Amino acid sequence: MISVVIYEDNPQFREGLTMLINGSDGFSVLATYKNCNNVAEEVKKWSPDVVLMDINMPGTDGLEGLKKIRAVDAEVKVLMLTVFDDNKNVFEALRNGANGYLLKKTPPAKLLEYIQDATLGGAPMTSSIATQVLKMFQVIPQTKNQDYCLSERETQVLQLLVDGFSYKMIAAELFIAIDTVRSHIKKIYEKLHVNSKSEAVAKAFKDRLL
Amino acid sequence: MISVVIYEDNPQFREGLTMLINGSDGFSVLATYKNCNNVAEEVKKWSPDVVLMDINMPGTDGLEGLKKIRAVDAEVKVLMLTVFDDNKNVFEALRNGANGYLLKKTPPAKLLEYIQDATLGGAPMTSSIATQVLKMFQVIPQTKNQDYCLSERETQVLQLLVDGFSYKMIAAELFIAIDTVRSHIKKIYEKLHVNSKSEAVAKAFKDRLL
DNA sequence: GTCTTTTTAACATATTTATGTGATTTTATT
DNA sequence: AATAAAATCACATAAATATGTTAAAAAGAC
Repeated sequence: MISVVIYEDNPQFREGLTMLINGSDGFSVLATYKNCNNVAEEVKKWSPDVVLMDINMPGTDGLEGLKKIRAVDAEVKVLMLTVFDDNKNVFEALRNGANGYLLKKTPPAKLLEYIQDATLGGAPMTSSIATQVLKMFQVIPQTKNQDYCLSERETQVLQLLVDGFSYKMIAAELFIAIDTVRSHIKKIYEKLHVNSKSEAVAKAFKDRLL
Repeated sequence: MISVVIYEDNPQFREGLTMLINGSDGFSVLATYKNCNNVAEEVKKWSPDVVLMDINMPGTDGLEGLKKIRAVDAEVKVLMLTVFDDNKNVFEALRNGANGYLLKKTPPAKLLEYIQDATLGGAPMTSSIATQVLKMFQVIPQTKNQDYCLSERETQVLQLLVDGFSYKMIAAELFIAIDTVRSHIKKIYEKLHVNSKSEAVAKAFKDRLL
């Protein structure tokens, strides 16, 4: 038996969900709430398998609710419900440990399937949400891995610069003379086309050199 | 009619897939290949709606194949097939514009559903893959947005430092005296708990201050 | 064995940066 | 009006950095 707690401010949708779930074999609604104001205690009290959490609610909204749940319980499966696939909310919800993200227009049969999926360790999401997630992947980590052909030693020195070491400290760290450090750094600047320490550091981050 | 081209080195699985898809109403296999060596020309030639692409193949593997496809065609839907949900491959495939990621053990009915889903703009993935994707979200972008309470001007100065400006250049840029720049930077260092320009720059990147 | 690159190092010097100590003016907040 | 925070500027000085020139081992490639 899969136990569910529902957070949803719209009474009709809340009732509809409850009837659907309670009317299905193997599913049971333990409680429903119209806001997340006391979500931490409520989830602790009922220990449901799955929480259905509306995103848009007056008072504490679904995202805040999710955070509060995760602060006290890392195990319970939380499925976010939303009308629109709002990019920012999707991202934030997934970042904060939501187990899935469903549009409210999901057909009832699918919804039950998704709930079950979540209890089995899956991460159900409607395909439009999944599409958004993929887009985030494509945008975020551009591997513009330009290669400046830094030698091993140069890479090492650059790493220390990034870590905030002064020339003197680098020399001590690598057991070489400070003038040697200068030599390396001069070469690094040439290769990176910069002429100051902070530019080199910035470039190391921007171009993910380390 | 949804047209499909298959890349799969295992003859049995290739045949099985072909029969399944050809035997289903509204689906048709245009061609099958056992490696990706000429994937660019082949995809151009057939212009399929969907490409089913095995990840592990001798010669050009599926990931390389995907890149080659995306180099010439941004529209065709590419679904990756794999035996295991290998974290690294999933990430790389999604980064390179895969439209979905399926385990080979996906039941036939689901597979057809997923193919259709892809043509409709969805991003089908088996739930175990989706779970991995969620985990990536939770790990990667820690918004450790510690707030160091930099003032507006300080933020501005820090930005210029990150952009490689010297004190003199900052003064010119902001129409203030170089001693004022010093003042601001001194304050910035206090707030960030650093004591050099490059440390400040590094911290700006690490903590996403700008 | 020669050539190239890398790593090492020294010396010199102009510029930049870091740090300290004040102080005045603006801008918000109460 | 009083207070606090932010922004402005000045003077001084030690330390660090950037730049140039030069050169000798060491390691790898051909």
